[in-house]
Amino acid sequence: MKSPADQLSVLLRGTARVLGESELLKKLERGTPLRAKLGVDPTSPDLHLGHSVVLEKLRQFQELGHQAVLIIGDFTAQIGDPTGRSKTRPPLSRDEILANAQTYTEQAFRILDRERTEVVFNGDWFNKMTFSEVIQLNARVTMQQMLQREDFKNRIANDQEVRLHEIQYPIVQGWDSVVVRADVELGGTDQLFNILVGRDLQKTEGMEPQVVMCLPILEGLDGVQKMSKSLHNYVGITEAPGEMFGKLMSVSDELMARYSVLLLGREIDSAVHPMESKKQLAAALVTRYHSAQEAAAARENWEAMFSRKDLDAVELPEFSIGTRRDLAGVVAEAYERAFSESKSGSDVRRLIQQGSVQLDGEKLTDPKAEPAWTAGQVLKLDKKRSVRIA
RNA sequence: GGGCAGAUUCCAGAGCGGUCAAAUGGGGCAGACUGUAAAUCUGCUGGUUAUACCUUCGAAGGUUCGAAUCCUUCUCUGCCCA
Repeated sequence: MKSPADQLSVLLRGTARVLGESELLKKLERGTPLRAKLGVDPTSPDLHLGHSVVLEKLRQFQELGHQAVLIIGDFTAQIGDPTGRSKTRPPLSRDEILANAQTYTEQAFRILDRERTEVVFNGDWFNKMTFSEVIQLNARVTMQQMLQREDFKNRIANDQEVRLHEIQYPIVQGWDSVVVRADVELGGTDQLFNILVGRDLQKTEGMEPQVVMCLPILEGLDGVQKMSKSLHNYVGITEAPGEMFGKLMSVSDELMARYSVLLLGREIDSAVHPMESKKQLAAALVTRYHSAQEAAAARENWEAMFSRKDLDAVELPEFSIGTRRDLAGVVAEAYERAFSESKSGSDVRRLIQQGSVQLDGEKLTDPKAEPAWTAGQVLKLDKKRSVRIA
């Protein structure tokens, strides 16, 4: 068992902001396992690298012998976290929430230690509250406190709506901390306000307030907005090795440096060529979520495809010509069947006319053409996707 | 409850009777260049059985040869007053 001071330095590593550092040390010195809370909104089922930053930190707590408390916000999801939103979130149905929660926890255990994780649903206590209890809860917080939130302030300044249920969100999340007797709450830096409300509520309940631990927000593949499923800029932790490798390779050099620090905890070596660094980053992450062998294979495949452009050596999805034999039809079906992407006829026409489609290296620009399809030909759909004709 | 403003294609935001599938910017996609990087340049960005047709401008009706644009009602939002 590490000394409290050593534990503290491990736990502080990589955090963006910690409020109550000395309190944390005191808690550690007591020697009893801490209860580290993480609240998750089961609004989308798949976990991605953005979630992994805070989950990895939670695992560090576990490795040091502490207890993780994972709160599934089945109740809060019905409200919708207003954080960072300029618009009200659409609420989710009960069934969607439960299904999401299921996959969410399964995926979270790829990172967390199941044995040291307590999973609770906050609907368990909120659904039992009476209206008068709700009112009393609300009485503990002032309007002014809630309106200090940056996003609410902005919306008000821009004459956009803020609904009352959204103002309840931080209170509800904060109450979770009281219920689970959290010693520390983890979250992204955007959760600072919400976590602080939990701290205040614990104080009003006469509890020792939780320590606030904020982790940096991971940018998505675009390098600008935060990684999120709805923005389609994410790398899911369950994605196939090839997908994961490829997505990471498409990232900008600046973002690569961020990812390396936030996900691997190490700086990029500036003596190494950026592309090589990026390959190493991609391989390290594929190794983390799959295996070293699969990482090596993903790298080899990627190099064959994009560096050597040796498509014969690459594993490509097989595609057998369906009923349509014209180029537009074949391309549309290839997207659909090999990549589960539906493209409209107009989209396909555009792609073809703009020179995106190649057959064995020959550009084809006539959507109506009917090439003599033969097995083994490589049909390139766009820069990143090709299929082999079966 | 009263007064005012507003709801436009992914987003922001023009349009205010025909020349509107709708300016411009952002985003996205594709091409060139490249390291599947950045930057830059170019094109595209509702749909289709595609030199035409169909469905779109909060909803439903109406006026008109013709409506995103005018009228009526409704729904929603913001601001001000109470």
